[in-house]
Amino acid sequence: MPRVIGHLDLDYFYAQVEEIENPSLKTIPVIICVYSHRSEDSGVVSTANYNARERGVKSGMPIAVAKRKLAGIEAAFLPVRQEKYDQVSERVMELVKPRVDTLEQAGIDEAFFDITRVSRESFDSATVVARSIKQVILQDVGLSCTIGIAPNKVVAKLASDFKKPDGLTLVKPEDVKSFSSSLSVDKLYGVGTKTSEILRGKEIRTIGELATTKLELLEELFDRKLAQYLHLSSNGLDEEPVTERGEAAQISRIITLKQNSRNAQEIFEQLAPMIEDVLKKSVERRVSFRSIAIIGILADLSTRTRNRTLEVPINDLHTLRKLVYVLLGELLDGFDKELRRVGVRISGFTSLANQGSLLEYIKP
DNA sequence: GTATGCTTTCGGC
DNA sequence: TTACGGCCGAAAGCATAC
Repeated sequence: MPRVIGHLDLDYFYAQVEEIENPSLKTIPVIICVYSHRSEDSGVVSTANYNARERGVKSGMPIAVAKRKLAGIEAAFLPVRQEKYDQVSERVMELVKPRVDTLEQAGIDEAFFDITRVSRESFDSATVVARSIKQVILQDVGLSCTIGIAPNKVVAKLASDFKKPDGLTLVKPEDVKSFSSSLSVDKLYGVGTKTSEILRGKEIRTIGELATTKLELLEELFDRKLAQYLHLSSNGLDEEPVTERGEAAQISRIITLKQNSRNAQEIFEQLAPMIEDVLKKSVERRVSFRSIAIIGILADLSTRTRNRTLEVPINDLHTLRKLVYVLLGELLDGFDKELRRVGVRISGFTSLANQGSLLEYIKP
């Protein structure tokens, strides 16, 4: 069955939200920063507006590097305001929902949507739908966005990446091959630095080159599942359905320590408010949880975790604190380097809202 | 052998 | 020349149950 699938991307989202609130920012580089509070300017760039990008500022770049690139230029380095962006994102998604068959939020600033029915399988009417989505987001929230329309999710994402910001790209079924073949393999969803490096080793640089690579060769390079995926998606084939996502399956908080340490007391002091944070979020969601994990990032930036899954869900601070402390001890036992960052994560949620009597637990 | 559940790591945004 | 966050979901790897 042919489908009409879209991918929506909110342009330079965090920075654009700040521009809307303070329009004088529109003429200068805007850099949204995650400060780690270790030292002046420690941390990374979360998002930058296009003015900053044109000057070489990129997501994930250390803030100090961005400052160097913008030396002598008037620019706004702003701290992330996550709650604000969460609210704006929610407003946008609520605007889009009634205009599509199915909406799958795939991050704070992007979503896939299926408009097969609402567009009656026609790419011409899909254009109308996409324009109306762009228009309503601009009108009601003030945000520009980019949309890609294609026969499936993988190509829709390639399409939205093709022209931005404020783009609208349609790739009809008959154009999928010609559209994607010249694009770099790392544009393909699921292909990051690791996969693309392995491919480059075999002189496979474009999606077209990947498309004509024998499946047998891919299976020598990757495990079966990834090989199959690369083979199909590079040929423009993808059957992944657009499915609504419920609430997050895990809640976590992570921070950078004031200084590297492997002193449990010192680390736990900084962990304590985060334990309260995740618990607070679980209370707001009216859930208890069975799994508790501690996350550590070592001085060499490698990651270690320790997890505990309980028989019975909990939702009290005392038990959570104790478990995290135990897990912290176990984590530190696993290596002898210092910790740089530390976090806590809960998952395995059970709703408390419409929970019946306790008898449910002991029924056969 | 297959299904299922838990722990850990990986990688996208 | 280096510099370096805070989330999330997916999947790998492993153990156990059937």
